[in-house]
Amino acid sequence: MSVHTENSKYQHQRLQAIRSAATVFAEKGFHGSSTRDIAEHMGIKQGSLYYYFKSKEEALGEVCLFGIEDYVDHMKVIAASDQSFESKLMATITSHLSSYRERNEALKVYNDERLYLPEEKRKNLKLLGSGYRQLLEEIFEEGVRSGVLRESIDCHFAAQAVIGTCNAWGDIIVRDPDVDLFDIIQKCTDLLINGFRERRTIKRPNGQQ
Amino acid sequence: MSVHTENSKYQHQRLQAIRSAATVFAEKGFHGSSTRDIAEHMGIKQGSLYYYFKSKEEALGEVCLFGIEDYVDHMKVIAASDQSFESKLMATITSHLSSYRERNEALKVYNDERLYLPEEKRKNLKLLGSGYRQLLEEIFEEGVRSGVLRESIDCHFAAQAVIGTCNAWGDIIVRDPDVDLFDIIQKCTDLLINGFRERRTIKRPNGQQ
DNA sequence: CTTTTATTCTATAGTCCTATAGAATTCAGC
DNA sequence: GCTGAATTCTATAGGACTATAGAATAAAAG
Repeated sequence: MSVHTENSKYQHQRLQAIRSAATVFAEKGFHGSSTRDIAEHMGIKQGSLYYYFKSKEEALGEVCLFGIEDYVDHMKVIAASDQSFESKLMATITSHLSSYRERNEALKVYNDERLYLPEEKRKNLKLLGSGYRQLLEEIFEEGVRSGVLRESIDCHFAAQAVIGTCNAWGDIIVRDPDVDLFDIIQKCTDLLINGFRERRTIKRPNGQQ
Repeated sequence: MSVHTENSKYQHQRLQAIRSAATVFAEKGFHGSSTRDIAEHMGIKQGSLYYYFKSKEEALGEVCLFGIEDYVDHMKVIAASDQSFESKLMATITSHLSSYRERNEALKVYNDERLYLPEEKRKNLKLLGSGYRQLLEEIFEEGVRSGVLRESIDCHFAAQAVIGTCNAWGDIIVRDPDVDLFDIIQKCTDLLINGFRERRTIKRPNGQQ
């Protein structure tokens, strides 16, 4: 029985294993990937993987967790800040889409494969995920209260729509590394706030509100 | 070698097999489903499936095709009609989301599992899919020309956004049969056209344009 | 250098899966 | 009811995959 202190080789290698699993799962799906694939990607033999994971399923759990923990944390910071609604929305979208660029495969795996986890683990992840949605929903509610958003909007729908839109673009971003992230962020924010319709804007010399 | 005329039992059973495959694939993914699962769902034995499919992969191909052919056709009708931009957009969203309700699993399978098809078949499906996007893009271009939409919008982005949003909701719709479809359709259309922002609308007594 | 501990490897048991071959059964037309 | 065709079944070859056990190597400690 090892001790596995903070910065042991074990911890480092385990992280490598998680990243390899993320890459392989993202490409072939959980059931489509073999433990041999993962080990090969990491440069060790199939059997050796089990030094780091009790099972293939545990690997999936770790990948999913790795995929969202940071971006949920980031959302907490955004929600707690005192920026305007617009800034918060943009920050959310930026954070969400950037996650796809950086942690890349893991977040995609969380979205697409978490349903293959056993009830228990899925529930824990769901808590994180719906915490995220909850915070976003509150940002919208605040936006309505402050008068920036229409009274009539359904904040639950709105939060879901933002998340859905980001995930849809995330898929595209993960597949195509040449997409201009900043451009997508701008356009998504603009779409969600302003929609596509042409209209005369009322110029208010003194930006009231 | 059988002849398999139009309405033979063979055709009927083959369709059942496709539907069963769709259901099972949608739930467990392509690699997560066994041919035994599919056969069981259909009420026959595992080996008998191969009377209707050359391989499991062929089954996936048929499911994917089944999943989109109708809704691509429907898009052609919408694009060719002479309704207003708003109506066309709403019709598109309605058609897209309704597909998820009706053909249910097959469209989801197309979205999530088609990448496991061999190059060749995937290319054919891609043609259909990007035909869909193309038509939608043209609807947006027309909307810009007619002045309903802002000059500044990127029609490629817009079409992608609509499809992405619909697919995101599609996932929710497939999982939860209690969602109010009509409500989602309304809200999606409203979001895409108007965005979330509050604003003074300029009432024009004579609806110019 | 020797002993202990950590990491990786080899080999394999046991399970499940796809696809096929050929037997059994059902069906349609006469 | 008989006959050939269509449909389904049983049985299985052959391959792949997960997880484990125990050997081999590398690293650390003394």
